[in-house]
Amino acid sequence: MPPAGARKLAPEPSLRRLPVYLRLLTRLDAEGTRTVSCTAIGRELGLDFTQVRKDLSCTGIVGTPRVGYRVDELIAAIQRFLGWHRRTDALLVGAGNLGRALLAYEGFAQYALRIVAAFDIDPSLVGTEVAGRPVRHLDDLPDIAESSGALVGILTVPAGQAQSVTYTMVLSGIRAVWNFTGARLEVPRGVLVEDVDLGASLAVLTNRLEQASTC
Amino acid sequence: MPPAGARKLAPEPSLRRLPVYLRLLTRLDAEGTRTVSCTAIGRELGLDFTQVRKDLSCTGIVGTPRVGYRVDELIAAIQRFLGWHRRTDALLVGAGNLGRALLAYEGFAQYALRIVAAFDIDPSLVGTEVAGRPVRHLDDLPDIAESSGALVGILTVPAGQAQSVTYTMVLSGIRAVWNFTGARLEVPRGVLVEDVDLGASLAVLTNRLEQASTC
DNA sequence: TAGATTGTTAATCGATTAACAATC
DNA sequence: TAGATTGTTAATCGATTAACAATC
Repeated sequence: MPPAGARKLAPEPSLRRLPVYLRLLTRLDAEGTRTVSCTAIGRELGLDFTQVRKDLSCTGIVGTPRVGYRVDELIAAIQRFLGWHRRTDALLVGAGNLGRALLAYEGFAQYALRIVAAFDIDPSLVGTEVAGRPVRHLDDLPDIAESSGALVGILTVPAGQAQSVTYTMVLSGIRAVWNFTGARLEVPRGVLVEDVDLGASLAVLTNRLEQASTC
Repeated sequence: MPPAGARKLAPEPSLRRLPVYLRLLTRLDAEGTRTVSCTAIGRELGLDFTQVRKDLSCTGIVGTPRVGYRVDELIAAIQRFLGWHRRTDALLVGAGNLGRALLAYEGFAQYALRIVAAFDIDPSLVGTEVAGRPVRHLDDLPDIAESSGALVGILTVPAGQAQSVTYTMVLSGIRAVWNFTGARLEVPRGVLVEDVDLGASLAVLTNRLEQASTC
């Protein structure tokens, strides 16, 4: 038996669904709904209700038979479990098109993610501001990483520079890399990498489209 | 037994890895490497070689025992299988920060994806150009969808408008929606949806970070 | 030839789905 | 109370990994 209070290790697919629940719950909360059942959530989102229950149980939430879960408690439990109950500070490297779009994106607030500064090596970008955040030279990253205590690095550089920038980040105390470059990153044990690979996503779309049109 | 020439239905995880192989193969090709084995690919990418072989076999590629695969054939087979051997035209709706970043992103060329026009309802955006592509009013979408024959719709509007814009797209002949909004979309049977959910990705990152720091 | 590699079939592993007792 | 729902345990399903014969 695991010790009392032991955190459950959530499967990645469950983790990825939690923000979907959170969005629905926030809407329900705004509409004044006080309690909700897995059945109702599943119906709304097109998911199996028993999968919803298993996903939610990861967060440690306890419900009431015949009633369901309190919406406010559920929101708090998911946010707590995802670490979205307190602010996460991030540094962004690569102030090109995608990097600037992420800097300007207001939606990160709902994930309690704050990009404190951006970095680049392009002289025409260094010294500018994007959405109120300074673009500094990459050489300043170690100092600002230390002074800000940021643990997350957002990587939006060209794929060819991804690995070398990752080394710089890790040496500066970054513990988790959110990788938008499509490159495979090597990191020391204990450092996390999460890939957002547009090519992988598009591959699913265009393959299925191809299959559909040639069958 | 399936009929000769029958396409294999590729599992989604395999499809998502194919672009990773393609990137490596393109580099090898540029370096002058003529043949490659699953063992070598797996070593390079940190993947099980038997998984690599299974993934590649989806594309219909045939290798030579003791030698491996021809790099140029493999590249062609993957591109063909993903539908990246010929251009895919797309319309983008939502010319905000993310939409404009995708319009300006040159990397889509490697996926043979071309965004032919963008759409918005903001009068200050309509009539402008982003990276050489016009931003038109959403009302013009049906006409341009028909004249361009575009089958892919890229959705970068606020989540609240996602469903209604999706209806417009589908009614205009769009067969596949690349959804960056985080909303769950309802579509008729036969229409494809592929989600890029930044919240889901970030959830994995911040949960693991939280677990690591409190254990 | 010997041995590395392909192609395929079987075993394992993990996530999803189903079953069911407990409970308000 | 009756019945809907939770929480948990078992069964199913699909993807990954392992095993092995065929082959150049």
